[in-house]
Amino acid sequence: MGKQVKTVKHTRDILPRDFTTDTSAHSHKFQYVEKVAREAFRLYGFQEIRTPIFEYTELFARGVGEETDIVSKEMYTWRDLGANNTPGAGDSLTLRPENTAPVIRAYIQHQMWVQSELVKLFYVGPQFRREHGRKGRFRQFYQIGVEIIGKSDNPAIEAEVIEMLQWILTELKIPNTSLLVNSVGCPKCRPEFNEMLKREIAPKLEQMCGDCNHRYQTNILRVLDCKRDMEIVKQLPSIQDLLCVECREHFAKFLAHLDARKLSYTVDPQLVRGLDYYTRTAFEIVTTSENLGSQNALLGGGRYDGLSETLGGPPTKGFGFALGLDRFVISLPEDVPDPSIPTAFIAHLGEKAFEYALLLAHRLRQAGVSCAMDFEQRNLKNSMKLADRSKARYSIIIGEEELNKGKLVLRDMLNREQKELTETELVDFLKQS
RNA sequence: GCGGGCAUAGUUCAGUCGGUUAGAACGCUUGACUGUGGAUCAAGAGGUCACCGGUUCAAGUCCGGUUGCCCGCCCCA
Repeated sequence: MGKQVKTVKHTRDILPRDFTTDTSAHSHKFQYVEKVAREAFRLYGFQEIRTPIFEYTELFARGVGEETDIVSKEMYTWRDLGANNTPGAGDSLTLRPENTAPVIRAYIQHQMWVQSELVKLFYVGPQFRREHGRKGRFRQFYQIGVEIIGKSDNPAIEAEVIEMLQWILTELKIPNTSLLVNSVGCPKCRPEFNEMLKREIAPKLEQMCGDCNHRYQTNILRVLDCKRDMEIVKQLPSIQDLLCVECREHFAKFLAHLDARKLSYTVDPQLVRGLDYYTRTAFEIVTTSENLGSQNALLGGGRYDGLSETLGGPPTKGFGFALGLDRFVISLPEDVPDPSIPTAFIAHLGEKAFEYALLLAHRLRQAGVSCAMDFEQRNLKNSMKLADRSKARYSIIIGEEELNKGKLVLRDMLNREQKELTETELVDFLKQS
């Protein structure tokens, strides 16, 4: 083999189980999480939106914030062809690094508020950030998310979303998770808090890390989740103590709604969100299992009441979350359903049986029964080996004997019981199973 | 972007002090068993020892560089 072209650095293939031992890259697990999530969205009344994977760069610059790391150094951005197909002379475009801004853009562009006071949308798809390598981080990664956009900022909306997430976690049997909640204030009280932070931090700045010094200038709130200066951060005032009356009430109601649903949580005053658009309620669900290392946040979200205005839309309330599919899959138990496992495997012996098997496969599939077979002439032993490996519950044996008798042998691979059936009986039986 | 580690079969890894034709396990193909899977045994296929250069009579092994991957920091989901 010559020099091979491989996946781009920090990207990967999500593969069928047979082709990799890396269980966190098995495509059926991604499928399963998506299936469960879609079922949750059906129960809770969300509709799907699919936005383009690239947008005008301006959308993210305005929506996510110029000073965030995502926008300042992690976006895949290029110039479109300009007039006369001139390279580099066109608009600045960007592969989406997150999906909230595009959804709000769509909300505004299609004036969704006209049709509905409260729009509940979900999305599933790849996002792109120029990551630099660490466990569970990929330049193309997958997110499932939800946005509730409209007139209401009722905290019951927030609690309901978290209830739904709990349903998903339970359904997926993801153990050892905990819910962290906080309020990051609003445009009314956060500036005050930021000022207070600045005053408190200023004298300590010299003892703090370079990043914190940078954040001091650009996004002071983020100093709170610095992992290096934890000792200093602990001494800082809590945003919980400085919320305005409205924010305080909102947060109290949110917690009451959680209590009413018997959802347990931890208030973490250090929890802030990395993106500029968040206001009031912020939350994360983290795993306490070891296998994610420091990538312990399975999902995060919060309220973003000002985002629509920032993007040129009407005053609108918004709340949502995004979950990292790649991380979810790591936390998944091993035995998730794999739809690629066929119901039956057809073992055929001899040329005539092969011809028959092809038609039988066709008729089984027409009847909605998944089946597999191979196209080589093998002895029965090797065919059964393939049947075994396919993990099919049943195998169907066709040879000269069966063709002469007009009956097929159906073998239950679990208890090794066999019976002879006509084709009609066999198809009916497999249809029911 | 910064720091550390690693790179040998499809996979996980041995490979001593630099020394003949590079090994094991698992997996794969086939057979023992002519029509019955998971067990056992046997045989077989499968390698540019990441790449480029250097040292040497001799390099998978030592040195330098490159690339890739992993782990941490940062950031985020």
